[in-house]
Amino acid sequence: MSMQKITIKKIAKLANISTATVSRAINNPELVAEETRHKVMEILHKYDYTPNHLAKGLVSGKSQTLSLLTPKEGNFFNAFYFRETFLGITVSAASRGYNILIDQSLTQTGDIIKSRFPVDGYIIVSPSEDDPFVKKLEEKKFPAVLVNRRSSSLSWVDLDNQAAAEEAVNYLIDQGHTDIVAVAGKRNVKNSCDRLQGYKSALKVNGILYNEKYVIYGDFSEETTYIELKKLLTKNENITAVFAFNDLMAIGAMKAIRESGKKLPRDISVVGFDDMPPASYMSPSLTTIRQPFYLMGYQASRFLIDIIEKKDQAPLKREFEGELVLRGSAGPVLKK
Amino acid sequence: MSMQKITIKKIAKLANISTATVSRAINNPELVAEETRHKVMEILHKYDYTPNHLAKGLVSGKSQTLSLLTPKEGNFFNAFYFRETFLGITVSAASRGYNILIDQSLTQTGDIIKSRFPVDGYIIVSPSEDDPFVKKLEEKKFPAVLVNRRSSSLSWVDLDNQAAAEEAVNYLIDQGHTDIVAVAGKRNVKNSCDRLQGYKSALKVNGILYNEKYVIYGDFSEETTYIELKKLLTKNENITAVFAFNDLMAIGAMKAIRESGKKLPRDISVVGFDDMPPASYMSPSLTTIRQPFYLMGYQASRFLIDIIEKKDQAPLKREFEGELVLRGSAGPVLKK
DNA sequence: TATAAGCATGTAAACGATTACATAAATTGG
DNA sequence: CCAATTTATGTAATCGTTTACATGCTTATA
Repeated sequence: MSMQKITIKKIAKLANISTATVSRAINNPELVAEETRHKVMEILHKYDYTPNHLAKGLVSGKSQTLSLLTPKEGNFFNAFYFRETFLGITVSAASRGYNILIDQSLTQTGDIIKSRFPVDGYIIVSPSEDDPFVKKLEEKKFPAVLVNRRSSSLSWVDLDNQAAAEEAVNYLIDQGHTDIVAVAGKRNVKNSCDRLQGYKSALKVNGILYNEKYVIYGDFSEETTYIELKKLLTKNENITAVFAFNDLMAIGAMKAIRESGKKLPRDISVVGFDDMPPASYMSPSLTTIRQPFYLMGYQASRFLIDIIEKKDQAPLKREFEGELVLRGSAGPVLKK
Repeated sequence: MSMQKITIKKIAKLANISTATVSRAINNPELVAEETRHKVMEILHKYDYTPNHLAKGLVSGKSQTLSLLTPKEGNFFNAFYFRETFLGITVSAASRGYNILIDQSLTQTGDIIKSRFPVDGYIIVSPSEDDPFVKKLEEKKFPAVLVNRRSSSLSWVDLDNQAAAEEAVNYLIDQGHTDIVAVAGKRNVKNSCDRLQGYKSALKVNGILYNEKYVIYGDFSEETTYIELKKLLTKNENITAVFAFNDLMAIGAMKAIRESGKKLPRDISVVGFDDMPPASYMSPSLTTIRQPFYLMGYQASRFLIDIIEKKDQAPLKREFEGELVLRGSAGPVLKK
């Protein structure tokens, strides 16, 4: 029935020694006589013994487990980038002997937690700016790493959004574009603000005047972008490029452009952000900024484990660079 | 420092009662006097007490945790459907108060496990036919549910692959197609065999002769499909439809068709399998079989928890139906 | 009024490991 | 050869809970 019947006590009885010696044979072999150790190991193997992590954790105060917290509203779980980030986190944790615990009851609502594993640390993906649980962790200085958000007192990994946006816009300018629409997200979202900052500074560096009318505040959705951009295009014939702050909005933009009777990318270029899986399969394929999701997840685990094992002092911080992936949706502006 | 300092013992001391009474106040309130219970609850709340799951698990023998095992070779983690399956599993588990543990060290290699949480059950996604760990679970009758594989002694959830394939091929036949290529996966893979069976039976029911030459054994990859189908198309001018056993191979097929100078779907129709995210964004968008990944994950958790809590006896089995999603890559055959 | 039943609480063992401390045997050194 | 040190092992407490059993008190029953 149970797979977890063989305890250290039984092993001890079988070997005619104390549990302490068995424990030592396993964890501190150098403290045990060659002969005894051999006998123990043999029995251990024969009975397929596996230590009980619960008991171990109880006495050591460490559970070798990291909690992965994700926003409830599906931003993360529903996001295409979930897989990559998640993979990075788990692979990195596994290589250091840590388990990942998914605790859906504990999300950014900050509810009082009913029952919880005493995990060694938290990885929190895309928490909101005022997440109460993050605040709690900041106060208590409990081991934690934020992904996709920053904090002065907690560790984090995040993209350099401004630089990435700057790169995208620079590319468009290099291709001869000057009338570039920015499709931003919601006004108060940090990521979006940073990317807008990058957009602005690229324009400035290249001596192009910032035009407020060329900024659409979408809600990160395909639909809103489609509606808003379509309006904008009818009013402004000069527009030759669109930089959307995520790929979904880029898709909405492409739809609007097509329905306005323009050709992609001949008349209007589009650059997205994220490089989600469909990006390379669309037609034209989408030029976009790729985020190193896997690496960010991997690094997050590493940071957290380093902190837990005191190999490093919190807070650890790391900014990743986005990479502009050139595909078919953006090209040079046509001379008139 | 630690967020887990307040123990039941301290609460007991503060309330001037025994730990037993505190425990009862929490878990069996009806056994405790109104007044005492109130006092305890107050202190509990004031000190933000959260029970230690490790200790609880140790004494109860249950950890309220399910282990999610996934093939090491990235079949699962790298698969686009990971997100949905995973989401279903975790949401369902959370609603019943269970945690999900990701233990990357324990995969289908069947290695001896060094240290492991005594989880209450296992959800194993896409294990190979001869996975030794699955075999072990089958012998020990330990609570477990397989996803995307079947077993006579363990519970499972899986797609009715044959029926789904039959539906796809029936659709093509209804559109007038008779010369339909099947792009199968590797020969020994169960899923692939079942789908091929569905392909054959649809032909048979509709009185179309099965032609061995119309079956390509790919390796589930885009590239191989592209190469093999291109060869086949040059030899057989009659082919008007292709049914690929996954979307990736469908993409390879589309490429081959285009390069053979044919138009999609006018000259040749393509139907895929899986409905991966890019499917709806391609052009033409891909007609394909959608698998209810979310539901399958959800059901897997439910089964497992029912078994653990003895609400049901193993093995529980459930076959899900695929859904044919009509899009732009397949249409009626043109009359000559 | 004695006895049984019911209620509220306490005592202490148990879950499966680790580890400080104690002890006994073996080895070393002067 | 005896004291000091080292080595191997055992004893028992501990981690934070739960729970069987015991205890004492109140209330109902005959």
